[in-house]
Amino acid sequence: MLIQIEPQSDVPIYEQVTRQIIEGIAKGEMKPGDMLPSVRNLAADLGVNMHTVNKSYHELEAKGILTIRAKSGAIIRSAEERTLTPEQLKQIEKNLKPVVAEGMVLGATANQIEHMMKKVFADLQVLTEGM
Amino acid sequence: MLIQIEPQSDVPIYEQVTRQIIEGIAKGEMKPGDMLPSVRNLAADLGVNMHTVNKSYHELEAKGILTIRAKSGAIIRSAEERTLTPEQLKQIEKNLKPVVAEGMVLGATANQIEHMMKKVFADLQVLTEGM
DNA sequence: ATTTTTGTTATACTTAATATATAACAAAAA
DNA sequence: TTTTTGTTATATATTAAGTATAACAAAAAT
Repeated sequence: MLIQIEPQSDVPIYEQVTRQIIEGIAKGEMKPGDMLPSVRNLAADLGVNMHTVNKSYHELEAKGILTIRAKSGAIIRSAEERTLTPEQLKQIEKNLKPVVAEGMVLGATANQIEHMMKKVFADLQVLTEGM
Repeated sequence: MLIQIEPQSDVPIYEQVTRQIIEGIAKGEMKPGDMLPSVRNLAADLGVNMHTVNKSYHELEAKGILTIRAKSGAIIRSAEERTLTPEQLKQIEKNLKPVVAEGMVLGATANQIEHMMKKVFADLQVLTEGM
């Protein structure tokens, strides 16, 4: 799985790492049970500090996506281990809201945003039959 | 229009102001042509510094949502004045992607995310007939 | 059993972002 | 003419982000 960092971005490095790992899992490039590279190895690959990657892994653990086994490594949790809580659903909705609102105010129609959603799903290789 | 600041939030105050103004416009609580309160007045209302509100207004101007007339005030641009550029569409898609990906990885189905989208639209009073 | 690798913890430092405080300026509006 | 407005400038404090380095103890590999 390829992770690319944009040093100039307004998105913090640890957040870029977090997002790209999530995308990698969504795309099936990484599967539940898979081990992530060690924080030292990934940091060396990306040319960033160990603690930056470590922060990302812990963010992913807080989101319930990883399990970090102390002094051993980080494993991607399976969908069975993950319980989509009502709180998480609310959080997703909370994240969705400002993006959609900005799109609407900028002049995008509901259908255009709908279309963008499907493009994102397609990029993540998610089946959208019958939607 | 009511704006409420959460001082404890991880979202910066100026960003909270920006988002809530965008939501207000999306909901129709503020219409194109309307003048926003002066940076000093809004800052006093919210109990924050003048420059914090000023930063938010300039962020909104950079997004193409406001026009700031020097030493006069800020006006909400009309949809006609706003041209939804391909760059803006790409930006919206770019904003949408991590939110959707996280939802998927957490175990939400495409239909669940679809449903959340409609809830957000409903909250913003957007017509979604025939979608 | 020993060596290597691992996440963890701690300390120190730098830079940038966020937010406030205060003041002055010049143009617009009242 | 006075008040209000965004603008600009300076200064300060706090927090976030990122790096650097080191040491520790447990896990894994040899």
